[in-house]
Amino acid sequence: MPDDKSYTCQVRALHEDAVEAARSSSLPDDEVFELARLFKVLGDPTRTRILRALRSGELCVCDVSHVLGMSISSVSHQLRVLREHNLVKARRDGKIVFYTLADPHVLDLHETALEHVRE
Amino acid sequence: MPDDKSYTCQVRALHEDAVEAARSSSLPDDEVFELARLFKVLGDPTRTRILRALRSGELCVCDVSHVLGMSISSVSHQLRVLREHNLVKARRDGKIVFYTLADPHVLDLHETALEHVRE
DNA sequence: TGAACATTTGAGCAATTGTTCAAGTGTTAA
DNA sequence: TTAACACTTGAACAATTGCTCAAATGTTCA
Repeated sequence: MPDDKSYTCQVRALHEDAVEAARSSSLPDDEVFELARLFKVLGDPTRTRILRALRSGELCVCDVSHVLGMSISSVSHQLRVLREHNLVKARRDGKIVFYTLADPHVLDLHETALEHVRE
Repeated sequence: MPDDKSYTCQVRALHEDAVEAARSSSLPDDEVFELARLFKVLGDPTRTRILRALRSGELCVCDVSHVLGMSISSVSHQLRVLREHNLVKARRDGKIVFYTLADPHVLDLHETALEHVRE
């Protein structure tokens, strides 16, 4: 953040009160990052479809790959992302690994977002 | 999607019923993409902070740049992204462009997500 | 008209992302 | 032990992202 003239506006066109109001009601940095991080994970069509698929119950990696029509490998990669962000849980039964939603509550975000998307 | 052996699971380890259930309850493609697109826009810390800042009322680009401590240019770039996705509205008053939330309802997503983030 | 200034825009760049391919792991059963 | 197979992982790659810098717009006012 350079501090020269080009960086920001020059005169009193800046609205001190509004800036102060915005500043004082802002979220802590770590919450901003967590928030953005969660939305970022949700912001991919493949991961969206995986979460939707898991709504109806647990599926193995192979099942998910069939539902999505995508390779086992790419599904597994995305399941890992979802797992690392605690959106899904894995359970192994023999050779097969079953995935479930870690917290179905997260899909409330889908509902609210769908309302917005559908106008 | 190659159809050879390596692509997918081989035998009946696949759970037909579960796959069918997941398939039949899945969202239309366009809704999946709209959903992911919305979350993707929300999934950046800078944009998150801009939306939070606008909660307290309209701000000009320069105000936002001060609140965030970022360059006018990068703020303007991000405001454009938010504008293109109809999350904020711009109104020009002389030299100054004021931004507001296009639909404060979208911030319901922040509330729900914050609950999840805060455990 | 020309200077000042808030904002936008485009090019350029490093960093991140999502996929594929190939190799690796872990489990079962012959 | 070995083969089969569900799944994971790492490297490689193109595509996308968010920033900076510099130049361009649009508006006001002398």
